[in-house]
Amino acid sequence: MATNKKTHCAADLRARILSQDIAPGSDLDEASLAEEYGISRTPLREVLHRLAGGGFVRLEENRGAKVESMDFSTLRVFFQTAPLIYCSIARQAAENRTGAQVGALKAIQARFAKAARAGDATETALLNHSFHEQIGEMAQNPYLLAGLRRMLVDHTRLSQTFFRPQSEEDAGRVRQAIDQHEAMISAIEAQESPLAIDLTLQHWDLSRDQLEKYVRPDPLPLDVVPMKDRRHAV
Amino acid sequence: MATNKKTHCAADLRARILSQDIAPGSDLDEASLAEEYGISRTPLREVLHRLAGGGFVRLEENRGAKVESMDFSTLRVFFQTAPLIYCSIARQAAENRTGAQVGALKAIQARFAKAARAGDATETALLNHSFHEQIGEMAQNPYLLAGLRRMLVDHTRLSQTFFRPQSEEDAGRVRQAIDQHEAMISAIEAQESPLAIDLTLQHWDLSRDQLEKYVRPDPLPLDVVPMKDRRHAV
DNA sequence: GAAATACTCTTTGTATACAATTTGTATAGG
DNA sequence: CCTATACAAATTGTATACAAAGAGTATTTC
Repeated sequence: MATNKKTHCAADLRARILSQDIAPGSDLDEASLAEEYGISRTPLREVLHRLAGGGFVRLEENRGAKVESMDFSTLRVFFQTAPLIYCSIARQAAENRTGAQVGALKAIQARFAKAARAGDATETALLNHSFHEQIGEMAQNPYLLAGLRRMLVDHTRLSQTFFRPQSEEDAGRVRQAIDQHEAMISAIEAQESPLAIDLTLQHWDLSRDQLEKYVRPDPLPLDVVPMKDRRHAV
Repeated sequence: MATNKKTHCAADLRARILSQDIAPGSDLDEASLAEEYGISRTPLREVLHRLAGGGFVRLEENRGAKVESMDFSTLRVFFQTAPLIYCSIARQAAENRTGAQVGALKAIQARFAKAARAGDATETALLNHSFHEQIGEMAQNPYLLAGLRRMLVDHTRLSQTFFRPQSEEDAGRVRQAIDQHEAMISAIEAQESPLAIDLTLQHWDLSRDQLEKYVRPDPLPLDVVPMKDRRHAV
């Protein structure tokens, strides 16, 4: 159906932005995107407006849509605000969740764990996004949810490397994240909000440490060319 | 210009929703609105999508746009979340504000005070909205700002009666709100965040008391017909 | 008389053509 | 050689016509 193509377009663009397949700050050309998704420019523009509403892209008068950028000040505020929003959401999710919502959360977690164990980094990051967005919906707080959604856009984009472990140590951290999700589900299901907050903080600490490594990676080795090869240098 | 008409349309619809000139839950007809604002349906739909992104309206597939409703559960969450968001915003506004932003805030406050003293309730409520949104921008925190914006949509709609005082006592409260704004500006300008938070809480307490009266007004008098007329009743 | 179905009318969704704005480029002048 | 201006190309914004979906109404059938 026509609507199906539009929905697919919106979902796909969202996924491509979250996975940094389309880089922050990129220009989005209406004509080429419309052709790519097999729809005309009119519905494509409506998709772009929807994405703008969700904080994925920024629309500028007469100069099209750009993927929302992540500059240095954004990052600072991100680290500053994340604990407040995540914990407030966790508390209310534990207080207000319905049974059906817990079921949905478990379903997402199952797919998340499977993708993580299969090593599908992109899919894992997107399902991690869904997991936390679902907790956001369980809080039943539209005001905090709006902030959480903005936060998850940046968090998911930043966490790409987290789910693409380069060492056994990294892989261990991914497994730890899976376990923390399980614990969070239990706390929310049992409506133990203090525990849910505590687990959320632990989960954030794990994520934060990895994000900081991504933002401020180990410096390149100073001896670019190994010593033994140096005699060949000019 | 054509763009001007579109901008005016968006701003006017926003104002009409905030002032409850268009009631929560109302259906918005594309054709009639497009004609009313002298634009075609294409740009009007984009305006509706923008308003949807800001939490003003809700779009439903194949059944148009409705003004976001305010049910009972919304209200409960509103009172629960307002202090957290307002105070977090106030703190960061005091920490991060620029000089130009303080100037803009003072300009809004001048117009706000003038409208309030002139008794223009609708204009006062809209400028009160602008005042708090400006503080939100000064916090330079896009995550909290998204939540604040959602909150202000409901707050402004609820506070319509606050700025339409029915007694000298009510008028005094409006004057008190003006003074509190002035104090908040000073605290933010001086970057005294603890004071800004304290003043914000006081301002919220004033607003909350009035809102609660609006939500749960005094019950109608039990003796509907005055005693002396009762002998005429059936 | 009630229920189901088909039909019409209203409203929303999409495509395409056209207008307006911006951006890049070439040329003329200093 | 640099700058400014005019022109050309590309891209975004708008209007209109048409398609599709939903709601309401009338008619038919049991």
